[in-house]
Amino acid sequence: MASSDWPGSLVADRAPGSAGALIPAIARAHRAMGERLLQGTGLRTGQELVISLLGDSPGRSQAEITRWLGVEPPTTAKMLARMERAGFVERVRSTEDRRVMLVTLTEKGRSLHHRVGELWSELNRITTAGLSDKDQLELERLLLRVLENLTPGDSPVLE
Amino acid sequence: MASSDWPGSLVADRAPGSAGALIPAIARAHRAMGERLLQGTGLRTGQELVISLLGDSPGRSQAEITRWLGVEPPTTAKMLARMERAGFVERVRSTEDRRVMLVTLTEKGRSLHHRVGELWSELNRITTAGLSDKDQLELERLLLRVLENLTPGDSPVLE
DNA sequence: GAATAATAGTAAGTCGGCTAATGTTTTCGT
DNA sequence: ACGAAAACATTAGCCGACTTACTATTATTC
Repeated sequence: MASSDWPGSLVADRAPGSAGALIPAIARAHRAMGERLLQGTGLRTGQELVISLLGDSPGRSQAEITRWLGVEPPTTAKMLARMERAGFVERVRSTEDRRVMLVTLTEKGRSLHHRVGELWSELNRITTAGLSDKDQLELERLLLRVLENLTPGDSPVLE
Repeated sequence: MASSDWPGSLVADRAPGSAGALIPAIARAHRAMGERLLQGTGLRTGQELVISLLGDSPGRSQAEITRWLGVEPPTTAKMLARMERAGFVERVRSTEDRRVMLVTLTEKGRSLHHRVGELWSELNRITTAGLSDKDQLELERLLLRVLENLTPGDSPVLE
């Protein structure tokens, strides 16, 4: 009774094509699981991506980070401000182009790089647990298609 | 150049099992599309679910709505407070059990019920565009499994 | 070279979502 | 019956995300 009355209500009702109703639920669960795994690191969900990116290629501008995350500039600005306040990153104005803020990991941030990679793999493992390799590929294929469906205008003219 | 440098960065890197990286991206895109479709109604994403539920079965308590949405109580409380302020719902204290707040649609809210159903179908149509019926079922199956993977403890002991 | 456009970042305000803490009212167990 | 436990709702505060301004800088273009 407790396992199927939940977003099941949504799912059960509209028989075909109910995949859409699952998306917000999965997103919440995925975020919650990520948050759980990140406990102890001091990071919040989403920030681990910044650690990962800057760990691999330091000194990126906020604009680059923004594009890489696929979010809007204010989202990045706020997150980085918090991460700076928490001591994970440092931001310095570029001397070449005084509009840009170059972001680098602090020692504290750098020390989390490896752990973040592990946790990320762990999250992926949990997410796709019980799915065969074939299922995983199938899932990726379908999700990519869904993502394309939901981001019109993001695709350039050709290709 | 613009289509593959985006969460593609995440996807391309970690070859197998990268489905997890797609989830937040899809969730954002799905929400954005929903927001777009809801334009003109005055509703924000998530609120349409309340309209839909209360339209089908009026006079539910916030706790019921909370369980149905699958979120935490404060989320529901805040959302309903906004929806009440916007004139979509009304909340009255139950006389039978004075702890509960019974929520009903106002005329304004009720007038959106049908439209919300249409928009919801439309969103589902957009989301699964280009997928065969078989693919849609496959996607649902995989997503349900992922949801189960990500919500441990949500499942009772048996079944 | 000066006016204009494009780019980088910030500020303010809104919303969905969460946790933790609090207050009320029922319900339950002894 | 009475005190403890459970259930309903709210408040406060945080984070990620978005839109809509707005500032500062660099590029363009006439």
